[in-house]
Amino acid sequence: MPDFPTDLPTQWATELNLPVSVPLNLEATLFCGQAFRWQRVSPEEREPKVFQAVVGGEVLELSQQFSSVEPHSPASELLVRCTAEAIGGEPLKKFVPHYLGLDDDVEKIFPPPFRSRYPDLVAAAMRYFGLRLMRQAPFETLISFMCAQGMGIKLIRRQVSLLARAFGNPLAAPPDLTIDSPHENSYENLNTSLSQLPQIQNFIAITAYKFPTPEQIAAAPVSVLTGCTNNNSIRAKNIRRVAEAVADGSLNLNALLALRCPLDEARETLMRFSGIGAKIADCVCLFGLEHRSAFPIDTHVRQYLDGWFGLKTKTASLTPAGYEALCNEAKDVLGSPYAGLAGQLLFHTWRRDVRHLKEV
DNA sequence: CCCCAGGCAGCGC
DNA sequence: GCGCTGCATGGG
Repeated sequence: MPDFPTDLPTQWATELNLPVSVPLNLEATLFCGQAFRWQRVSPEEREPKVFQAVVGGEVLELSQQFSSVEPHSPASELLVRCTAEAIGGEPLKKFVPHYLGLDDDVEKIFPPPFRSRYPDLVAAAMRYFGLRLMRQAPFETLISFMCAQGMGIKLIRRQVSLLARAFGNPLAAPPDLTIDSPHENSYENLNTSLSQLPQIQNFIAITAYKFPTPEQIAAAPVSVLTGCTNNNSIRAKNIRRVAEAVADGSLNLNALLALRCPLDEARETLMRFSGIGAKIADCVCLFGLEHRSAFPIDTHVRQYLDGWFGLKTKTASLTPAGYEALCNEAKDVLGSPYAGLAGQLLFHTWRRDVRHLKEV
């Protein structure tokens, strides 16, 4: 078991207690596969659990203190620490609840007809009640899910860490932890760092580097980028092309936010790029662009749609038309105003309690 | 050795 | 529109 430092980064600019009056399952929210840079930094079994990530270019730390013994009691308190006082111009008191998606009404995830039809399933999913849809940085979400095709979540996390390490700006490092070559993004050290990654990825790669800007990835040599993308050069080239488009303004992610743009238009825009299909576009829309009705279908979702609801597809492989059809059928069965959140909750339940996948 | 992982594009039919 | 294949690698 790794030796966890007690207080990782530098000085905190802000520490605050944030009362939370709605259900929140912080651990499930951070580790249900929608975010890849969050890390638990407290020792195993220690309560409260402490989590860190680089968010908005700053280190954000969250831990949840419950005000009652009930594990999912609506009343809880978040201990928030950050290396800045605000993120994206917003004070943390406003930013954190918005970032964690606490404004969604989780009581409405499963409407009464669904509850009465699938009582056992709903009961099982309630174990993760309070799982939320986060509002993550669009570009980071986009690149992260482009790394996701045919990979396990563990491998996705590694790719995202490598990208940050190779191309992102380093944050101020804690004095007792030495990072090899934190001063510059030294490409020539990447191969050695690959072998050291099992050791360093526990925290350094997660909390010591900002996620690269579009400009940084657009300027990256494809060969080095390939080293970060599981040695898949096609994926590296696709990622570079997308980063170039964001950097030169031809792809404006902010214009695709749910407030400004319907879901169909956002996913069509994303799917014009090589390397982005329906599933990845839906993930970006759901986790990075606030499209609450997006419903990504991956191999796990396909499995539970079949196993729990009997929704099968005629074809072995999920064709574009088959994807859209299955998507609509799933939304019909759920009948939920929060289809995306319902899907994510079921995704997590399937992986944890049916497939028994512990690793995130 | 096998198969599977938060898939997608390019091809032949 | 459908189905097969390449892409890469770690883990069960």
